Amino acid sequence: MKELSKQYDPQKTEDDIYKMWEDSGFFNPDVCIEKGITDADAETFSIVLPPPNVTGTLHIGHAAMLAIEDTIVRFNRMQGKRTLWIPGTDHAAIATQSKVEKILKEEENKTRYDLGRKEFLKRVDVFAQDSHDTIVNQSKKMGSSLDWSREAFTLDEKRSHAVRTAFKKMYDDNLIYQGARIVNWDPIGKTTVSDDEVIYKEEVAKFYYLQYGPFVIGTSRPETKFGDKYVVMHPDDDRYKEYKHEQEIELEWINGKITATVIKDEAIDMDFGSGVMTITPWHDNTDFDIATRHNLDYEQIIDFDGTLLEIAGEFAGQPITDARQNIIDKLDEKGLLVKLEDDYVHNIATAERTGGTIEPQIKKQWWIDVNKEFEQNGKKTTLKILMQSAVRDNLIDIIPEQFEKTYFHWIDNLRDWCISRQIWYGHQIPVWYCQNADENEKCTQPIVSTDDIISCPHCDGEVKQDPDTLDTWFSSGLWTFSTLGWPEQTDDFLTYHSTNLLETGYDILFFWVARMILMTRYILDGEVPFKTVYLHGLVRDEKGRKMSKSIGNVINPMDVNKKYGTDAVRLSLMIGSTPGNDAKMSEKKIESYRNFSNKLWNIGRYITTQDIKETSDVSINSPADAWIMSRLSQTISSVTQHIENYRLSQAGEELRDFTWTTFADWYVEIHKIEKNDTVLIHVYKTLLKLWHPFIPFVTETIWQEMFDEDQILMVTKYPAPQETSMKEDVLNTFETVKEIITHIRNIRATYTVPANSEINITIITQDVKNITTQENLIKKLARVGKITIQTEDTPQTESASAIFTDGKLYVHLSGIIDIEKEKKRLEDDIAQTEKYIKSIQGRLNSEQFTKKAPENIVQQERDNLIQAETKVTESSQHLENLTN
RNA sequence: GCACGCUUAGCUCAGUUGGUUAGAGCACCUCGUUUACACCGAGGGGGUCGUGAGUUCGAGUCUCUCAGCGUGUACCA
Repeated sequence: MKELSKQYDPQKTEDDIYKMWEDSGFFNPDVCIEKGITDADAETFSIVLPPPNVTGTLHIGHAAMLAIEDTIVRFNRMQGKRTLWIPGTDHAAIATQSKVEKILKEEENKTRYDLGRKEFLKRVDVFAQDSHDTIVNQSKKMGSSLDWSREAFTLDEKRSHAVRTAFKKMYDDNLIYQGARIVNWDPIGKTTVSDDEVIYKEEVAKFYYLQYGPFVIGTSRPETKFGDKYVVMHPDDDRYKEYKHEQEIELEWINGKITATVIKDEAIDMDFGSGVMTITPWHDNTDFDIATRHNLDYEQIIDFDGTLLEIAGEFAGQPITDARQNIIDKLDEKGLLVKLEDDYVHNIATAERTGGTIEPQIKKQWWIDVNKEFEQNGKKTTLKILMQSAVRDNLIDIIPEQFEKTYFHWIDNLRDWCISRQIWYGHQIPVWYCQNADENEKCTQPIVSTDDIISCPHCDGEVKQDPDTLDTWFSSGLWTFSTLGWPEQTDDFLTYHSTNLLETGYDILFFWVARMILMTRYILDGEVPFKTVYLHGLVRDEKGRKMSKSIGNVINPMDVNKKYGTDAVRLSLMIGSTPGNDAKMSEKKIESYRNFSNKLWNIGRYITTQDIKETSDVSINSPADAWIMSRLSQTISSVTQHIENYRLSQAGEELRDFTWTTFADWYVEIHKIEKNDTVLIHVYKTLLKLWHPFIPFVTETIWQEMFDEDQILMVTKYPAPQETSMKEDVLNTFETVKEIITHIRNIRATYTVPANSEINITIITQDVKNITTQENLIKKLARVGKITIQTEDTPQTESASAIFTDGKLYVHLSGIIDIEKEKKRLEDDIAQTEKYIKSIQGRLNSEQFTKKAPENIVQQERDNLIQAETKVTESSQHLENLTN
């Protein structure tokens, strides 16, 4: 066995280790089968990487995602499953485009219009490629065992084909339609955004009460009021009984006299303001609905660039912010301003990406109809129903469960999905319009096609493609199967779909997860994209704030990887955080896991300095051996179960506990006396395998440097629990001896005042056979040279001894005990135990308990009682001995 | 407003279907520093599990109330 170097230096080895894995080809399940690592007919485990946006670099949240997924993937691969983890990146249409636009503005003071569509897209491609390369490199640094040979991009050729195929299928089924409706218009990005891309921010604004003929209306947006010629009130509102539905009223308004029409509608809240409002159907959803119900006129007031249109008369061309005050000034002059409140708190809608204030507008867009009935597998259904039933019928489990409720709540309020965007970067909508539509009736229909259309199929005339692009989530929605080659029925697609798991942040449950379910169930005839959704939380700073550049609290994963090692970072992101909950991250936490990697390394170092021969045999010679083997077996089965149920934190914690406090602190110490090399090596090798999914670098490094194995650790078989043949009472003996040792050490460490008294510690054991071994052990571990243990054959020394009689082990200590402190400890201990005894007795005396509680619980309590009583008796005996 | 969470040791959090005297890491205190490891070892203190009630033989765990915090979502002119 080769000796390990003094310290583990992750920076020196990580890149080489990753390269070795990559060169081995084992990230690719086909290679695993070819090389006999995996059986061809093995169960599959497939998962897609949520493709990071090509907008720059990875952040700590990505690092967490990669760590969690890699751990699960490595675990499954080692379990012998045919395991596939597909990498990729997302073109992230609007996010990427606005990033490039920003750079363009800063560096060249140009807009995308200055460059033109073609040239601009070239720039975006260069930027995206650059980001992509960074992201791939960073993913490798994290140790991700992704199958790079299958890498995909949401905007590459294959995915484009999938997108067009999906679009055409939906269009042909009338699930995609074109319609003029209210959209969320972002005047900065000059595009529509979906409901989910709108962020509401609280704002304090002015609220105006205006005289509108005989009514007083309230508004916070006077600039929209020009076109208001309908005044609406609740049909049951007695205050306005005298006014009839569709009654016309002449009144003085901003730019002179107008004729207003009274409308009665139940959407009006009688208690809000004056209970009367005027409506602006072009720029408000509720108003639009009212107008649609009563078949009223619409008129656009605000232009798409955020300035007022001709209808505003003298205010035309002014931006909203200026116009608002000017209009109020004029209304005030005319005596129409009744009252002004300046502490009106409301939410304003802003665009997620650009920060622009959303202006609702009516615009012709492409929509996906979520409520339209269609037939699937002989049953009538809708997209909404497909989304609901996937989770309701347990085709998909969401972890943690509470998000299932959130999911249903979202679907209940779901409206049609606006999928067209007025931006350039993305999948251009696969629809062409014939330029001769006016002349030829046949040519008025849009042409939807999966291939580019060069000329009109009816008249051979010129065609133009719809200039809009698709919402980025349209292509992401196809991700689980577009990455596997769909619409072609490839081997990959047939083998690996549905995928087993989707692991992603809860913040994109609606954006992405829900859309994937919608798309997959529709396109693949009810099939689900994945069987389990695991939602992780956000990674926050140590104070619980979001990490942001402006606060300066960003932890860059690459920096800390370099400083503490990738494994430490991975562990700190996985242990101590549970699905769905945000995790706080700090360098201190990473540091503590760096210490752990070092511990694992040093156990190996101890082994390599011991002149041990490598062997695969395991011989159990002592209770200590049996004990560690049995504890190992317990740990394996528990850890395996935890990982299978995606409780990674729990699994990691138990492994750490076993490694540190059981194996390193006890068994390795014991080995210094007993020298059973076979068990030591077996446990250590097993631990390396158990740890490998979590901390692949340090484990593989140790494996490579220490041992002379044929197989790399990454593809070794995951350990299975093993029954030990040792009897339970032998194991108990060891636990007992362990307790004695702890107790002796405790006394020595805690009590320092010299006294010439003796103390007896009585421990009950059932097995005396291995006492000689334990004698040395206690001696060594107590690290008190003077202590010896006396059995029937060994003589007593002058300062300390232990004696076995009547199945009891008496340990005598002398010379180092503070009697007063020891007395107090015993007294406290007795008092506490007596209290405990009382509570058990109370329970056992109650008939309800003995009758209704299960038998094993009752028996357990009886045992507890006996144990506690024994403890009191013995402690009292010690106390008496001390007092005399 | 509606929905969903969270509240357990000084801090960060575990606690699977209700069942021994509620756990870990960090921090703190004491002692130790020994050829695997000071990126160390041994030990200790510290919690009426947010409040109040209920169900139960038994509640950190289930139900309800209230309070504080957070997230999502809707919105009113």
